Amino acid sequence: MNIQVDFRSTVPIYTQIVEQLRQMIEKGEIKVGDKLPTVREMAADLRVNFNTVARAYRILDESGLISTQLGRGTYIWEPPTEAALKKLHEENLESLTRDYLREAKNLGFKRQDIENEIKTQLMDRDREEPPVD
Amino acid sequence: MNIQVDFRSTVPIYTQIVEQLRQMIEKGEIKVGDKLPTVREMAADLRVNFNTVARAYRILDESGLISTQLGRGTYIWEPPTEAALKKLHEENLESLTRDYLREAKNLGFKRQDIENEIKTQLMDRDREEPPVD
DNA sequence: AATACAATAATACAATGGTACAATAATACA
DNA sequence: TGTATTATTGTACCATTGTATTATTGTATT
Repeated sequence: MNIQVDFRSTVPIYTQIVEQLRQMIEKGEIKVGDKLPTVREMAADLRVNFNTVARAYRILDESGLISTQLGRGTYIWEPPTEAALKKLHEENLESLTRDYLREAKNLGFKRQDIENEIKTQLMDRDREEPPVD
Repeated sequence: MNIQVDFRSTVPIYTQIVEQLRQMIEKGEIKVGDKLPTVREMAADLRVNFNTVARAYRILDESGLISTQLGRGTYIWEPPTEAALKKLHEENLESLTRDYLREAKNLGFKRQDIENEIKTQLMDRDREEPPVD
């Protein structure tokens, strides 16, 4: 279940778990029917309280990606529909971006700083990989 | 945790705490993995506000000596290596952005996707904290 | 005296942990 | 097979922890 948490990050642990599971699902590393570790198992693995894992599971449950069942465990739910996959994909970018902005803000950078840096680096990237159009 | 503060000193209390903790770490009186008192515990000890202790902890955190973790506590961390210190200092907007863009690209997102998402989230943030102009 | 600024305090808040609990599964035994 | 018992699982609630924001205090400068 190779999940890594960074205790020093400003990104909450439960968010780190959610994001990594989302990506694993999108990449197909975990499939429909698979059983996830119990909240206590994963918590022991990551050295966190099991409530923290439970919170991550609940968030994924609420978005319909997994199914947590009292007394039974947690499972990957139905094969994500095309629409669900698309949404999952979008959510991955959303949370990645949110984390990025969070860190940047934490370092004291302002909106304009960020916009400029993004523009600059995206231009650099275009040299290697020009826009398709 | 024998820390002494001199309220009459012109040296700010948070600085006194930082300096004494630095020395204790250097002398090996507290070791990697050790848990420091909570900000409230030490504050009660020293008869100061816990924000003052929190400020000291934050400074030590930023210099890589300890790790303060919301909801978990504060721990002595690995003495930062040369490389770690370098990374700590280069943890600027440029490298943060580079990491972010690499991840996004790795997840299959295109330039335009990223620009849009950044714009969207920065706009969301503006509702709370409007641009200065 | 007035003002500005840094240090400290007060308060509200979000993340994580601790504990008790209810639902389900697993096991033992008749 | 059926049922009682125990273990395991996620849930709910609240305490604890550090963080963020704002107000207050003290001190220096003019």
